[in-house]
Amino acid sequence: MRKDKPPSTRRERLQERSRQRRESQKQELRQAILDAAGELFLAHGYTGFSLRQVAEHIGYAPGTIYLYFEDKDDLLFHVADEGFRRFSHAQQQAAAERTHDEPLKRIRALAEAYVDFGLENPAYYRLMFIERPDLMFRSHEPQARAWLSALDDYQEAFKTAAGAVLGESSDLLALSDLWWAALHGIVALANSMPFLYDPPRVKRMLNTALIRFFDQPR
Amino acid sequence: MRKDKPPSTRRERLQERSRQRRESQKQELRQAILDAAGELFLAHGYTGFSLRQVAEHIGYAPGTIYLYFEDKDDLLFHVADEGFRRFSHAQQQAAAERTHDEPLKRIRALAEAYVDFGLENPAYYRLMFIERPDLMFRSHEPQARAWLSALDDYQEAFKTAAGAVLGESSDLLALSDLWWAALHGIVALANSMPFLYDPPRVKRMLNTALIRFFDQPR
Amino acid sequence: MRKDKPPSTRRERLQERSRQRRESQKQELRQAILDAAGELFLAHGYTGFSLRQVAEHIGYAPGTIYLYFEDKDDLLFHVADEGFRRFSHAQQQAAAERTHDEPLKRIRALAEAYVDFGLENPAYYRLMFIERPDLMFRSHEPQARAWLSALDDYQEAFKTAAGAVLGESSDLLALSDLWWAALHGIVALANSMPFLYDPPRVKRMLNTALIRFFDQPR
Amino acid sequence: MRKDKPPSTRRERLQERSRQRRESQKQELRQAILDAAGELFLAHGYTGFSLRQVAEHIGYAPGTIYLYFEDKDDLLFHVADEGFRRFSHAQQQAAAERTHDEPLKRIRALAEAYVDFGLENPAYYRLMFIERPDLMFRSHEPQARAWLSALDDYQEAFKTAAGAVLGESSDLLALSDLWWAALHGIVALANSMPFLYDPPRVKRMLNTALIRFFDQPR
DNA sequence: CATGAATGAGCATTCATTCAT
DNA sequence: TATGAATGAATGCTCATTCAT
Repeated sequence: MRKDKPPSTRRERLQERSRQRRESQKQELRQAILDAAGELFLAHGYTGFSLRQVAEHIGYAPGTIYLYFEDKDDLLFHVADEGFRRFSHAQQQAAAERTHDEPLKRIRALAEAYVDFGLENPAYYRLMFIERPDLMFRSHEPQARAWLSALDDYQEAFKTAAGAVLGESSDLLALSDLWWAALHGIVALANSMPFLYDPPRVKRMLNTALIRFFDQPR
Repeated sequence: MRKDKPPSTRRERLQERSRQRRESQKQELRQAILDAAGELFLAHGYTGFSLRQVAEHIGYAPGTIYLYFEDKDDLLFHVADEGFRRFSHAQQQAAAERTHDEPLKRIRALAEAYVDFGLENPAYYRLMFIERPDLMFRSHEPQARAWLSALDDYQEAFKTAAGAVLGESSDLLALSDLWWAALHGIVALANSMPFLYDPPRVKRMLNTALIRFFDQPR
Repeated sequence: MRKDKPPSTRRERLQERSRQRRESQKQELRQAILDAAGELFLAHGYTGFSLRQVAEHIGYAPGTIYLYFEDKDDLLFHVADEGFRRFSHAQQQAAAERTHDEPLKRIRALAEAYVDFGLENPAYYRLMFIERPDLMFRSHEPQARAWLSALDDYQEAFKTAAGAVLGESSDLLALSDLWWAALHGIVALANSMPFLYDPPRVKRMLNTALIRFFDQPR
Repeated sequence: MRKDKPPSTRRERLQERSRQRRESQKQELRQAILDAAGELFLAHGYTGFSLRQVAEHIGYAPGTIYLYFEDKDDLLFHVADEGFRRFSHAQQQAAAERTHDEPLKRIRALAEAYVDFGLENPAYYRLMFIERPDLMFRSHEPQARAWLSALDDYQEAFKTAAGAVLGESSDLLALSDLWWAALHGIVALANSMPFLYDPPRVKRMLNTALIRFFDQPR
């Protein structure tokens, strides 16, 4: 029966403000846990990632984490969700960037955003697409399916572009699968062997891919 | 290559024989450990792989493993070495298959062998190229560099093929990098999301890649 | 029984009324906690019974319980008290049922009520008479002694019945002790091994006991 | 292929002796764990009984217990088994005591042994027959069924004694059930409220029970 | 060479309890 | 009065590793 009316008495206002402060503090800690988790995940990998360490990292007792997340898997789950959101956001951003819907430019924008995301968020990328792809399917966030729907996106783009630059008779599904695999391969190499594949080299790979697949030098 | 002078007295000869026998027994057990480790690694993955289980699997005490390997990481290290050997062998097999050195056929053979290896040895592939690529560099086995040298191979092949099918002015390093990334991407997808990418789909991706990269009249 | 002078001014009267309201609310919540505790104790037994669950069950914060009870043991203590009240009530009900004071009928009524209580309130029975009989003595509730006084009751009944059905020279204390032990044994068996001693079997045991002890077939 | 022949060389003899010593040490520790477990079970009850405490009690690390028992339940399981063995032994001892098979004397001996066992092994009794009667059924030890088969024993005894001292038409199953319940009740009371039911009082109860059930001319 | 008993540190998780607000 | 965030200790359990024998 909590009233939705804005609080009016002084006391109520104070309480409300206090509640909000606490709420925001709570959100902050929650975020701190998520951040620490992501960080540690990147540093020690899936195996060497423990709730204790997360707790210690943020200076709280181990039990505290259970006030914000159900269990270890739930935490990982939400780390992934955050990643899904960021990934989805980055892709949408890229798609929106070019108002015209020239398919090739759209594809280039998406691809660049994809690779950039991978380079800038190695822990997320690794968790979401390498280590625990199952989370993609277990998540309730619609954005978790961004990766899968991106594949559809590409397929569509390929279809549109088919007549123009691609061979007419191509197996479009296989082609977008391959395109996808190439993108994933580029990022995965950069993720697993960053010492070997530095950003410039990665960028050049992407560029070559765009040329090779769409005859589209920058 | 330590080479003590050959033993001469009867006693010395006996000792030597016993030493050899023990040596070979020692090697046998060492191999048994490696085999069991590989098997368990395959079965339970990087996370669920414990020395105790390895020991139990071969019917020896946990401590025994430390007589053959420094620690868990060292064992993993040598498991990877076995993987490197197998990988290297598979690639060489493929290269040797076609006596003629028609570059495109050679490339196709190598690529198919690569993907097949990835599909057939998911645990090794994951350990060597996804989870612990550092082992590739720490290993003393020359085969550990097979992956890296394969890249050179491709580069060579691309160079040879350049005039014929590829654009003359192409950035060949970037192109073979990309080719490499595509292969890795294909296998990595299959490895991380086998439920999504079943063998036929994977094979079709590879085929499309071969067409896209080599068989297409420009 | 603290009794401050009755309030007289309007303000005091208002305060008093508010105090009473709060008092009754307080009692309500207290009772709610007790109820929830009893319920959970019944459901999960002595082991699986936690303050957090009680709190969650009534929709309050865990800390709140500490406003009404000193600690977990204190809560359990008062849960037991509720059990004592129910037990005492059941026994009194049974005693009152027959207005005539024919001792044998009285004994039968009491015994049946006893066993019924045990069957219907296994968690209470277990807490009060098996797991934590110490609470019986620590309680300030007079009813907590119902179990003990029931023993006296029986002793009295035996004494009265002595001449009639029991051997004259019997050791009456030992006899009522035994009778008591038989009753407890019947209920304890039913409590610990309900899969073995189902209600009909239990009832038959009780009946046989009545016959054996008082020559009183139903 | 271990040879069953007795060892002959000096070295083998030494090894054998060492093995035996270690074996017996192992058994000792195992027994020490069992003992400590029983002790702690008695002291802190089913709830407050932890592997850590057992470990600390015997001065070993917690993990050590897992070298001797699979898990907590397995330990409890074997504690119970030890109890079953002792209980069964005590009963058999009692049965054997009187060579003549005069049924009443036999019953008295069994009953006395039963109560004595309960008084002398309160922790075992509580674990086996009050707290975890399920272990009785899960155990592989045949003795675990001693309790159940004792019931059969009594039934048999009652049947034999029927003509002599019991009413001809009695419901024998119910009667032995009741007898059983009385015994259990006596011990359970002593177990739960030792401060109330001291050994002499308990003995008197048993005695009265024997008289009431068997020695009374009808 | 091999054992295998034992360790100690680590893990995820739960809980009774406290206390500033 | 009630909150609810946080604690710290405890629990069962697993593991890599050591070492006397």
